[in-house]
Amino acid sequence: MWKETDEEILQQIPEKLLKWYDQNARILPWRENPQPYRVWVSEIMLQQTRVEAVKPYFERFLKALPTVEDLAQAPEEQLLKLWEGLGYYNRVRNLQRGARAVMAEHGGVIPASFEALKKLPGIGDYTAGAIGSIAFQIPVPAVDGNVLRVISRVLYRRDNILDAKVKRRIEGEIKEILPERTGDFNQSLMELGATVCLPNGAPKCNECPLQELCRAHLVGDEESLPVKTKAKKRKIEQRTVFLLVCDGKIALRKRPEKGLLAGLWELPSQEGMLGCAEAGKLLQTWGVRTLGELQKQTDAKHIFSHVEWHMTCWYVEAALDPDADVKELIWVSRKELDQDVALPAAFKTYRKVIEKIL
DNA sequence: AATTCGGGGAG
DNA sequence: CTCCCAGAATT
Repeated sequence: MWKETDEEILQQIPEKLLKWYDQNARILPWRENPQPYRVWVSEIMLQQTRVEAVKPYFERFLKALPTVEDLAQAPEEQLLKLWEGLGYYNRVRNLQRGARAVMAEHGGVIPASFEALKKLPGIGDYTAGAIGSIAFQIPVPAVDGNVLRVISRVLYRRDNILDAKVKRRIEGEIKEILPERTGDFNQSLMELGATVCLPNGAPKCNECPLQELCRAHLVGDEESLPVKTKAKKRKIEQRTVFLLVCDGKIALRKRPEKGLLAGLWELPSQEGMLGCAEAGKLLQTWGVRTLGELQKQTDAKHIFSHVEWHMTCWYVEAALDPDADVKELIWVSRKELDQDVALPAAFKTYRKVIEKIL
């Protein structure tokens, strides 16, 4: 079938790739000074998140919380504010749980062991491999989506890369070819995937250091790889949201501690598309009297992985009913909104309106 | 093994 | 629109 075996191809990768990496590695903030804490924070931020999106968050986060101890002691509100807009908010909660574990169980020193790293909350196979190899030069693989794509193409594997068995097999194969510079090698595989061996049928094979090794390129079938099972269809939910303004403050509500956008703040809302009359009735149950007319604001759509919100929005100047004891809503000023409250990107459409009002 | 966690950029 | 991204935790 093939001229060379899988092993023969794999063994040629490290030398070629490291040579390429030395010339083509991007300059990234967390690469300049790869201390364990910096690598840890960067790897958590980079989970399912692009490099360009992470850059500004990384700088700000390290400035605010320069050490593991600072992170362990930070209030959750500060963590969420630093993570605001980055998504997957449990990452930062787990990061702090990990920091607290490091303080309590490792004397404040991040452990230089793959197994110990993997026991920390939020650190799985990939992240333990990345921190271990990059920060501690431990010879362990770090197989992410980039690596799975690169290896699938080079070896022309048509396996479903979402299958855990497929990932374990590739991890084993990478382990066998790890060179001395393990951290650089792991990064070079990811770097190739991120900058050359691009997904969605857009690989730049003419720039690729593995071109002459790559079976998929030899066959001319790079674009059909990697194979992945199809994602599930999204549900669509209609919601009515409210811009309630009272004395220069806007109403917010804290989301439940579990589930989507857990523990973040949001504009108060209600399932369904409420008309003017229904909306007014709902506001009464929140202890809010309306001073003027309810006005329609721009509708918005927000897409999550498994659900899609179609939001229609009412704006009204409100007055608080002094007799009503409603704890659901809090009223925040512009300053508090900017400094203290983490509002998910789902509401960024309304952000401009809010800024104009307050 | 399947689902659920965000958000943005590219085709 | 669809797909993907330096994945992990939960069910």
